[in-house]
Amino acid sequence: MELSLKIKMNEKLFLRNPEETELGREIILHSIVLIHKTGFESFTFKKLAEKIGTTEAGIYRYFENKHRLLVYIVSWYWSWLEYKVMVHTNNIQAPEVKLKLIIQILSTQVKDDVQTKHIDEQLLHEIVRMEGAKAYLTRHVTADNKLQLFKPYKDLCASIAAIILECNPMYKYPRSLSSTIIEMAHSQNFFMRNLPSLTDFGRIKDDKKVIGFLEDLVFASLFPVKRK
Amino acid sequence: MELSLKIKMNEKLFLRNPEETELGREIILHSIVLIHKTGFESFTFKKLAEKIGTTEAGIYRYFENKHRLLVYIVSWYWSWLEYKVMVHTNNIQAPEVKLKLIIQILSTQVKDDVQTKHIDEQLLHEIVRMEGAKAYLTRHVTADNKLQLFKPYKDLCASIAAIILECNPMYKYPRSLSSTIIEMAHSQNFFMRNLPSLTDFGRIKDDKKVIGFLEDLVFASLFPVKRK
DNA sequence: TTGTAAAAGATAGTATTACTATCAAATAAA
DNA sequence: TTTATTTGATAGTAATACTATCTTTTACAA
Repeated sequence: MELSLKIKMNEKLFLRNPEETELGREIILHSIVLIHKTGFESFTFKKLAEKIGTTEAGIYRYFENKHRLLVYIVSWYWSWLEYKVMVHTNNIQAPEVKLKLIIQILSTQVKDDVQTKHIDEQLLHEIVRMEGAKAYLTRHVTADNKLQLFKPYKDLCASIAAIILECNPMYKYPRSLSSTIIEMAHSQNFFMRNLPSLTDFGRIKDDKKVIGFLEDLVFASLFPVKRK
Repeated sequence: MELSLKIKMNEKLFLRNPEETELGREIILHSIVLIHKTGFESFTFKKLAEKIGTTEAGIYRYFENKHRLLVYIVSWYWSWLEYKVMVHTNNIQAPEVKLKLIIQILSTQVKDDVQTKHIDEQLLHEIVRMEGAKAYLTRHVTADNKLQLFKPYKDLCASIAAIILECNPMYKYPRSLSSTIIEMAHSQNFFMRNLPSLTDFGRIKDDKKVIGFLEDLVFASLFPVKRK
């Protein structure tokens, strides 16, 4: 049985749905490769067009500009992550176990997922680590937010917050803790690799270190009593 | 008695020291105003030049490009913050009190500091909240880091980490907790104002909310025993 | 006072970026 | 087979991110 995963994206993110045409899928596939290789700043529609053998104008038919394309792929990532979290925590009862699993999923280098042919999740995960924040760190956050462009991120945040509340219904900051986990899973990892003195993980570059830190942080906050 | 604060900046940050000339100080002053007003993306040397009545070429004599200028002003901010933290925690013995004060300083809207004439710290604080991460979120982090461009940030992180260890010498992640405090003081505040559903603070826009969250997070981690 | 160096001003020019517009060819759907 | 949709090809524009050069002003020292 061959399964394929299709995530419904907010229509405001694109001018023409890239999922629906061959060229569209090429744009997604290669924009991920290119942004991963050279970084978002030096990524241009011209370079992308050359890479996939089309023209700049061709890409502008799908995306208004490169920032929207970034928001698109980052949003796709958050939706995919929420799906992944859902699948992995599905049959688990204990919210603490769920939360640990989530921290693991957020922090760990992903393997490319066979369910989606034209998206390399591993590259995408690395892109989100470095460029993810640029999706919302703009002067037009509020406008973009009104268009619901950040819904996947907010949904993921909300679903983790719900599990946090299951762990401790009295905890006062479920959503802030949730966004802290998400942000830190990425930026502590980025620091570990690029500015290691901002962490306690040296240059070991082991995802498990970040997981250890986050588990300590989260469970100390949720259960402020002496643990074994 | 009139005091004036002068922070010695890393020489790699500029081509010509902006502190030393009138034009240089104008560049710093107005780049802060402009970036604050329109955001880093749409900030250009041309606009800046027009604003201060000089030419593009004039600004390029001081800074290699606009990213270096951003790193300059952000670094200045971190140095200034470390100085501020130092002054405010100077005569305090209890490390817990110090830490609370630091969280407060990091999270609170600053008032423009009279000690520096040509820098508006309040605007700068707001810039760092939105644009600060862009200083290091680039493909050339490693190269920039080798030039020590991020030293002020790392120094601040280290000095907070030292106080964390004073609170609990057994705590395993002083530096990661320190960078988490710094990052979250800024991004929870950004979220509160722009993407409020990522926080538990509604649209109240009160710095104290962020402080409450961070204190809870930090002290739960440092003292994993039942508190009053 | 004059000579000299450093800084700033004025102007020009280039390659690239971020688009928009137009028209023809190919393809798909009715 | 007609018609609409999608792509390809080409052109063009305003703005960006620089670099270069030459002149004037200012500063400071002999």
